[in-house]
Amino acid sequence: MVTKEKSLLSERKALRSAGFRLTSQRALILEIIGQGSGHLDADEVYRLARERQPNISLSTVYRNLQALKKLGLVKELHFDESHHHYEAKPAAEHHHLVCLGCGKIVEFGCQLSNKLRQEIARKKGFEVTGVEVHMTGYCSKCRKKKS
Amino acid sequence: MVTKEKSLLSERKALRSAGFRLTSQRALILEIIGQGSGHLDADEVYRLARERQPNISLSTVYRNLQALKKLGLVKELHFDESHHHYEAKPAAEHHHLVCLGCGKIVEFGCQLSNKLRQEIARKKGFEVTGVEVHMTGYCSKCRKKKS
DNA sequence: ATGGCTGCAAAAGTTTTGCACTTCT
DNA sequence: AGAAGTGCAAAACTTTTGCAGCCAT
Repeated sequence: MVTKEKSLLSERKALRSAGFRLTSQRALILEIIGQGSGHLDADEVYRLARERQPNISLSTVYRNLQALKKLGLVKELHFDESHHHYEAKPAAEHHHLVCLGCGKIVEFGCQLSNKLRQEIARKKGFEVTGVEVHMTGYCSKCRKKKS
Repeated sequence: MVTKEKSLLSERKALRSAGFRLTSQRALILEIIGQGSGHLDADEVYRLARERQPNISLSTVYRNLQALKKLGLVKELHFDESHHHYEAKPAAEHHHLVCLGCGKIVEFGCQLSNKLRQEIARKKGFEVTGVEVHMTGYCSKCRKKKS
């Protein structure tokens, strides 16, 4: 089975050096997460994957999301829902603002989060491995609708 | 059925003025969340509730957690797990730092989060209703174990 | 060749829902 | 009385796992 040879070179290297194999399914999932609109949940990844590889299984999607998460290539997000969302690990750290009206998700950078991370690490004696800032609210359109 | 008359006056008022009834089950759940060690998940609330009211149902726990959340008396937390946790809405806003080794949860205050909230609200045109900062890492004990 | 990976099916865990009955106001 | 809430059981949904065969290295 021939896999798209896109520019996933660095990801492939990361996979291999960690003893992971590069299967067509894994490459596909990585590509979907990478260029997807971001913030996909497992089922959305599954549906998109099936468009190109119709007999891929949902288990495989879950297993690979876990693997890629462990590898640090994918980030798992915990929004105000009963399932998880996933995005490609971004170059620049950013956080999320979710509109409770229309579900729109806006990303924002945050120079404060690193400062905060160091402060808390020192105060609490932790080695901090991750910071997630999650805001909820109403976007300008939804604010108008409400009033 | 007589309900414990503890000092839940303000909560009761909030309930009533929103058209909610104060049932013994609801009072019990509110009390458990209020004085519990914090960060309980639905099942833990259920188990604690059954110690005092053995035939309360899990559905009732879920329905009340949703109701109390809607009312703003209870906050739902989304840790790195496949289920939710709940805590009483605290007087002072605080956030959470979770140890990936032993699961310990440390709370921390954060004067920056209000500043950040205003900044993002202005930049993005949102009305921001909530901010959740969630850090993960390893506590001092678990750091020693690792090395 | 061999150990990781896959698909399938089944299980496990969490949360929601329909319904008849009860209880708060 | 009437509307909201409850318990029970079943359903819905998300995620994990066992296993036999497959495939990247």
